[in-house]
Amino acid sequence: MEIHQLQYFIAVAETGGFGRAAKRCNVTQPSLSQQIIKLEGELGEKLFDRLGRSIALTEAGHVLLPKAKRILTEVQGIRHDVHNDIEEGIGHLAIGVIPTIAPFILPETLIRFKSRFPNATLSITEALTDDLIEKLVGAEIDMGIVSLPINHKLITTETLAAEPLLVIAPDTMDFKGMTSLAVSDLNGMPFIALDEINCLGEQVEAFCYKHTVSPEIVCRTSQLSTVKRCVESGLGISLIPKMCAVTEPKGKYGYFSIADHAPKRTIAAASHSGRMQSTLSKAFIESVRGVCAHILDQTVITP
Amino acid sequence: MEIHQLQYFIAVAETGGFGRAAKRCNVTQPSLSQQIIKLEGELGEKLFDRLGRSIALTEAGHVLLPKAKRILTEVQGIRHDVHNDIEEGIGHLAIGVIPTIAPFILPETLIRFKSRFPNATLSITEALTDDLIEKLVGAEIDMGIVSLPINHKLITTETLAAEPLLVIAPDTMDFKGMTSLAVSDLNGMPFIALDEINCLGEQVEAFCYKHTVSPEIVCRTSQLSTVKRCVESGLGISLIPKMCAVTEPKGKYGYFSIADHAPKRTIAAASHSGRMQSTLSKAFIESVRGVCAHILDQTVITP
DNA sequence: CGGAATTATAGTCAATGCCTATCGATTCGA
DNA sequence: TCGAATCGATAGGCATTGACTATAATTCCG
Repeated sequence: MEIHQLQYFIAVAETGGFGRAAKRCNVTQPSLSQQIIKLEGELGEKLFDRLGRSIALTEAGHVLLPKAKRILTEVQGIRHDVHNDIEEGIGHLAIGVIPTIAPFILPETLIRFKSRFPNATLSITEALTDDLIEKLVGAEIDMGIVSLPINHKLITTETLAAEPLLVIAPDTMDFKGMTSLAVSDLNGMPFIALDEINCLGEQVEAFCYKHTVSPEIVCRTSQLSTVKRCVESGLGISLIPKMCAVTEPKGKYGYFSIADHAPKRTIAAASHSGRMQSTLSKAFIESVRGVCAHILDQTVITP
Repeated sequence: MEIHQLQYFIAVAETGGFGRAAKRCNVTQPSLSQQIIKLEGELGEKLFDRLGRSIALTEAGHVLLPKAKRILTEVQGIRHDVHNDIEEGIGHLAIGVIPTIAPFILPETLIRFKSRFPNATLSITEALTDDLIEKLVGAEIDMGIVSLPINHKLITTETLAAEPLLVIAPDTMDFKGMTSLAVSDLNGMPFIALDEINCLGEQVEAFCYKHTVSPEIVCRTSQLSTVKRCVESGLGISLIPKMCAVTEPKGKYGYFSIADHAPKRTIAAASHSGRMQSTLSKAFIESVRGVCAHILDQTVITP
């Protein structure tokens, strides 16, 4: 059974004749006749009673007609639907975000995205960079919000923001009154380190190594919020991303930038290089970019 | 867009690979690849991201998949539906019945038919024989319940019952006590005639002519029920079909059969000889046959 | 009965779907 | 890191089939 056969059948039923139907379908009458005969053969039922001058639907024809029309309508609709649904943002998007970004940008990003694409569904995965890369490669998620660098031949990245890392120090320490520090000021300071399974942990480590400063690590935690609690209780200082400083209520600590070699991380969208970015993907990226810009525009440096 | 292309598309989406899909569809992988490429070209969108080992649906693919599945399901269902719907009596039947039969058999027939085919819809037309023939030829109705003979090259008939015509005479007349009459008894009797536009009117006329009896026509009416009223009021006698005698409450008149040359009419189903009889048609015919047999089995002759 | 209209049949042709063979790319294990 | 394996794309030949022209057969109408 082929689509054009159903088309011919409907034309015959509606025009009441093979010849007229053939004209409507832009084929010759014998071609159309053959296809109708073929369709009848396949269904095992005659579809029309060929009366002399006109034709009449048989019982089987009466059954087939509405079904055939329905199918044709749906087939006709597919071409448009494929484009329209995409334009109208109907679809699903699976996103992954690393833990040192997720809590700070997701709330605002989801609000923006949902208001722009109310018909889209989202699923969010929070996982470490390596996990996200694996899921990206396996097409389990469509996009990851990560921190550069990402080195994987199948992954392409698009930079979304450059984010400063700020020194966070308890009020009890004597940075008070300073607005910026030098890298060397970190030397020997008690330091709350983020676990190295987080890329941010690695990056801070690398930063210190590069600038040959050796803070004294007094604690390792796995979450940024824990880092903050530790700092707040006076255990030591740390380096945290600016978005973490901005989006949480201020406690008993101050933020300071490093003047001479400002540390930063680069936030990027990572995706499978072999996969097309969907409209929703691109829109989500722009949402994140906007949220990052908005958040990072704020100032939190202790006066 | 062709049905087999949608089939291939679904197979690829579900098996996660062109090769596996080809195996499932019993074609070679290149054939399937080409059809997918063709479908993508027609839709103007790629449907799959070809990653090295596996494939992933694109946005367009995600949109298409449920629609394609739906269409395939419907197409698959057509073959069965065409047969099942017929067997299950889903459909429509347009029936025509002549006025001298309709009121006596329709109520019971409709009850029987509807209980057997609750999902069928019926439309009933009551019209004179010539009208019915015209409608049959024009395929406006599927079947007519008429009285023979029917002479039209495009119409075939199937006899359903032979029905006696009975003499109906008012109680005030002196047939009382007789159970059967001779044809000659009609001679000169006051007679209520049915209008000749009804075939029954013609038939009665023909009967009288054939047996050279000449009742005196005192009245012409267009309906059998009027004939009865006239007889009841003592205007004269008449000849009416047995079913008319059976199915209405008895009044102030008696029924008598003619012994020597019993008049009768033949009830038949008429249909277009070029059209297949639908299951519903055949079933309706059997219903009528049963109802006729049941009605004509009763006895109404005045004792 | 003849002419117009309608469908079916016959024969040819071209399009197209399918096949085999092969290539190119990627993945995975040794 | 290199070969074997897997997978999709490409190329070319073949066969199916849908479409066309011409024509026959039938019906309908004047």
